[in-house]
Amino acid sequence: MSKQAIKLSVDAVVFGYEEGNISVLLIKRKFEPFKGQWAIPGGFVEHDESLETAVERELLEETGIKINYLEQLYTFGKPKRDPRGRVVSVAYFGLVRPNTFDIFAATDAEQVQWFNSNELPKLSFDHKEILNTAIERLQGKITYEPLGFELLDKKFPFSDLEKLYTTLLGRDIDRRNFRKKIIGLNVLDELNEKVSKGSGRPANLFQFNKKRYFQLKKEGIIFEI
Amino acid sequence: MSKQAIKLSVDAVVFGYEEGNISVLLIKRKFEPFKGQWAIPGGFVEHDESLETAVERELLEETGIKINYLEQLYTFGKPKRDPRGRVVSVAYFGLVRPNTFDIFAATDAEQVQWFNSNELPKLSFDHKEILNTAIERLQGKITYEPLGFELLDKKFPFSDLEKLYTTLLGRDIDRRNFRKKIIGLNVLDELNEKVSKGSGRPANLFQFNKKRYFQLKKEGIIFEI
DNA sequence: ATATATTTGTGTATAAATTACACATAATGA
DNA sequence: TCATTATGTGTAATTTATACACAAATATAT
Repeated sequence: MSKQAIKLSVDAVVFGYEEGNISVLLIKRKFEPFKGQWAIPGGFVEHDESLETAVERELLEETGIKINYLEQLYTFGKPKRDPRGRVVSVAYFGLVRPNTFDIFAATDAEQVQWFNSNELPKLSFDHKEILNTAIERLQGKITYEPLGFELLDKKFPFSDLEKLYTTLLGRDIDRRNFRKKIIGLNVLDELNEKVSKGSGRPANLFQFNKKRYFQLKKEGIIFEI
Repeated sequence: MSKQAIKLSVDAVVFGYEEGNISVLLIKRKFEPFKGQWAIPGGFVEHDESLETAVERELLEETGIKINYLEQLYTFGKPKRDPRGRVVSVAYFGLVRPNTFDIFAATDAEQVQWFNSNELPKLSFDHKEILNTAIERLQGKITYEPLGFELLDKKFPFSDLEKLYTTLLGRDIDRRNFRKKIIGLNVLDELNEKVSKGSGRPANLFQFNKKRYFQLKKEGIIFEI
C-alpha cells in the first residue's frame, strides 16, 4: 500500500453550566501539531473499542472528567483538516453536572480548563467548527429533549432550571408560564426539601424523574418547551 | 503494526417517493461477505476524497443515481459490525426526485432495486439499523425542514404534497388546514400552469421557492408543520 | 348530450394553547 | 421592624389549531 490509511479519531465537546454561564472543557495541547494551543479533548480510536468507549477513555485520560450525558454529534472528514494526514473525527457532545469539577491534565494535555462559552480562545484543527455545531445542537435540542437536567445538580430549585433555559435560549422567559409548562410536563418530582441561598424566600427542590419521562415518551407524549 | 488499521466506509440510505409510496434504494451484493444479500449502497472512502464525495461516487458507481438532497445521518462504529474486520461507516441519507429513476447495477452490485419501505428484504451488516435510523430522521425532520419538496417533481400539484405528508407522517391530514398552513409559510410559488391526471378538476402547479425559504429562515421565521 | 363520478379549491366557527401581566409569601440583613 | 430579595401563584386576552361541507372543473359512462 503506497498511501497511508485513513485514521479515525473521536473528539468531545463537553458542556458545563454554573451560575448562568455555559462553559466548555478545553485542553492545551502538549505536542505538535498545534502544540500549546487549545483544543477540544479527543484522540485516536483503538482497534477494538467502540466509538463511545474511545470518547470516554480519552476524556478520562486527558481531563479526568466523568461525563453525564453523551451523544454523537457529527463526523468531520475534510481531507485537509489535520496536518498530520487524513484523520476523520467522529465528534460527540457531552454534558456534565457542575460539581464534577475535579479536572486534571494528563497524557497529551498540558492543561485542562473550563472556558465560558462566549470567551473562547483560538482553537486547533477545525475545532471551532465542531464547537459551533455542538452549540447549535445543544440549543436546538434543549427545547424538545430534557437535556437541561443533565447540567443541573440532581436536586435543584426551580429558579436554576429557569436561569439555565434563559441562558441556553438566550432570551428572557416568563417565570410563571415557564413553570406552568414544565410542571405540566409531569416529569419533575417536587421534594419536601427547601434550600435558601442568600436572602429571599427559600426554594423548594425538584428532581427530574427520568423513568416517568421515558414512560410518557413511550406513550407518545412529547417533551416540548 | 500488528493490528490492521480501522477502515472507513460510507453508506447511503436513499429515499424515493412515488404515488403514495416511500421507497428505498438497495443493491444486491456481488461479493462476500453477504454475497447475494441486499444492502444499502456504499463503500470505502478513498484517501483524498471528502466523505460527501465518497458517497456520491459510490452511489453513482453502484446505482447510477443522481442524488437530490444529501445529509449526514450517523456514524456506526461497533467493533463487530463487519465480519471483514474493523470498519466504521459514516451513513448518509439522501432523497431523490421520482423521475431520476434510471438506475443500473455496477461494481459490487449485482442488481439495484427500489423497495417499498414497508416491504424490505433482509439486509446485510447492520444496515437494518442504519435504515431505521434514517426513517426516524426523515419522519422527524419532515415537520420542521422543507425536505418533502426534494422528493417531488420541481412543479407539483398541491395534492402531491398532501399525499406525501400523509404517507410520511403515517396519518391523515385535513386538506384545508394543511393547505392553509403551507400557503401561509410563504415558500410556494403558485404557477399559471394546470395539470390534470385522470378525472377531476385540473390542479394548479406549485413550485418550492428555496431562495425565499432561506431568506425567511435567516429572519428567524421557522418552517413547521 | 346528459348524468355521474372524481378531484380541486375554498371559509368560518369552536376549541386549545400561548402569552401577558401583579401581588402575596418567606426569608435575610440593615 | 423595616427594607430588600427571591419564590410562588391565577386569570384574561390573544393567537393558533382544529373541525367541518359544498361549489367548480374536468373525465367517463350511458
